Amino acid sequence: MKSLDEQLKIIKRGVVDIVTEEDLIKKLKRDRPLTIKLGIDPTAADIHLGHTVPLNKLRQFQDLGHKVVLIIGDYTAMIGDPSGKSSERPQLTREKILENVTTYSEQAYRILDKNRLDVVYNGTWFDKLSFAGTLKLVSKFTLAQMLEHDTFDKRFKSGAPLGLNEMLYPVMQGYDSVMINADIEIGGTDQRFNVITGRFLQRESGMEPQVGMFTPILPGLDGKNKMSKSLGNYIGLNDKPEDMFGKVMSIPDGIMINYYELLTDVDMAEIHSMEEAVKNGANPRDFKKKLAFEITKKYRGEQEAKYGREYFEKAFGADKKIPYEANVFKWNFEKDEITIGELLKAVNAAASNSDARRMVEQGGLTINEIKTDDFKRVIKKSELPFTFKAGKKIFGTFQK
RNA sequence: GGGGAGAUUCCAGAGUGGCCAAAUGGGGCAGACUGUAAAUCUGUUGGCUUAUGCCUUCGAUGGUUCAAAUCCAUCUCUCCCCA
Repeated sequence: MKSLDEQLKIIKRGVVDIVTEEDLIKKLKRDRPLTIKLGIDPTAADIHLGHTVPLNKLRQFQDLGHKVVLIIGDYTAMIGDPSGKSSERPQLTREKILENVTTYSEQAYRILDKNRLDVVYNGTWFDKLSFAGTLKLVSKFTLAQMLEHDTFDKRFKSGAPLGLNEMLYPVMQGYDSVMINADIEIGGTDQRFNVITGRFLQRESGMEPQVGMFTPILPGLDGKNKMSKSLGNYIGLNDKPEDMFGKVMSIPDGIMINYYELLTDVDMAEIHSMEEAVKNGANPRDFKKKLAFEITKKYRGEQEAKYGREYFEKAFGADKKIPYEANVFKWNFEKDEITIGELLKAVNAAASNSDARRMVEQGGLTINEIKTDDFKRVIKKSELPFTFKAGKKIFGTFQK
């Protein structure tokens, strides 16, 4: 095992808060493998980079010789974590949840070391918890205590709905920690309340409380909101390499360093020197390219990352040569001529004819490199093959 | 159990009988400028092969009216106050 200082240096990278650092050091000093917990809500099947932040942290713990327990919250997912949510969330069926888990784990294993990993469903214990047991558990808490959770407090004060089941969420998550005797729980900063509830419950059960380690919430492509599927500002692990690369390139400069720290293994010293360089006038674009490459490589492999880079440079680089051939579409229409509306809908550039019309009339469409702003134009099958570009990002070629 | 307030387009939020497909802001999309960055500016933002046209939409259903997001009835949901 590495020395305490070495461990701390690795562990603390990208972590914004530790509750408490003294407790952490105390545990590490014992020089035996710790149990690190991460709870997963299998509410969405696909993982995006935002999810990888705590997963990366887990991996670091694994590499240091600690044991990771991934808790699949099949029960908690039936409620849905209310943290940061301004309204109630739809409840998922149990089947849907189990279905999500499969897809989820496939992706999570790209980050975690399967050999040092336990995966447990919290249904394992919640299935057995009787109503009497539940009452006993719940009786440890008061309403005032729950209202310390900012999300609850805000909802309560603003008059938004606040379900009793939602208030049970942190309690359940805390109970998970008791059941697996967690030493450390990893989570985003939005997990603070839930993790601290775990500490409380462990203490109540006569256990040594877990340490909470909080990773920042990763901003999405817009640079403002947290990365999430519902906001559409995410980079998915299953995104095509060219998309992954391109999406990274489109993040605001301001969050680039952030991404480096949280999403790559690039040495902190190097990251800081890049930060310096940018301050002194270097073009952030070049560092962003490296970032895009690192990230794509991590999840898609080196070959794919190279492809993503090439694609990007062709499409948006200095001597722009849009790689129309990279996106090939077949003439799958039942007829020999189609309207522009049909074309744009077929390639997902427009949601409706009206939408398509707007785009065309505003000069967003190019066919065979020629701007086409006549919405009434008809495209004949005999014109194949032809290239098109709709807006900045959607382009391709139609072939027979 | 009693009393009160409210539900509007992706979101926030105006609108209280016709001028309402519905102000304004945000977000989205397109264009200019660029580094697929930021900032800024312009246009656009329910659907329909653009139409001084039609259709769908202001929680749901039914009604009044030449005309309803707006009035009435019932219902559903939410919040507040009292118990």
